Amino acid sequence: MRYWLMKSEPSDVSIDDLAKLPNQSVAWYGVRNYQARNFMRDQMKMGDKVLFYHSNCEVPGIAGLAVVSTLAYPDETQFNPKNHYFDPKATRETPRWFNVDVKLVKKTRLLSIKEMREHPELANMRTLQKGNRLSITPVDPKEWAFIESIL
DNA sequence: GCCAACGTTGGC
DNA sequence: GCCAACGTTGGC
Repeated sequence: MRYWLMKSEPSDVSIDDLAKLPNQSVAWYGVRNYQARNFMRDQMKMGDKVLFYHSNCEVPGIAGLAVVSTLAYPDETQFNPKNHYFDPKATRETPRWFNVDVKLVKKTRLLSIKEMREHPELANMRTLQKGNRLSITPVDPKEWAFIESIL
């Protein structure tokens, strides 16, 4: 089992939105970065644990815990010409983009990126590295355990 | 809103 | 295959 951090803009899907969705789960649509896609498509398994992270907002940080609840499957938004995430080069025969479903485990206090940076235990987290923009990053089991212990 | 850091595109 | 131009991310 692996651990991940997944960024969502709360103006799109916040932790509270997730809590209100049917089955408290959401399709992680709209990823258009190959590295992030490959993590979902090739490495994520049902039951993998997820840090649900609020990005590009007033107080960015970890807002809850979630779990990967499906294997990867083609992202529907790539096929819809009216959708913001439409990709003209993708076909149903050869989809380019994939997503998993992510299901809420629990909302937590907001562990801000500022506080994360104050913990030496988290200094190596990929999402805290300078210039990092990847919306899905692997999390070390020790980092996960530490974060869980301070939530 | 700014802008550094990155990823992608496409002409050559 | 190179790389300039462009677009995006996301903290601040």
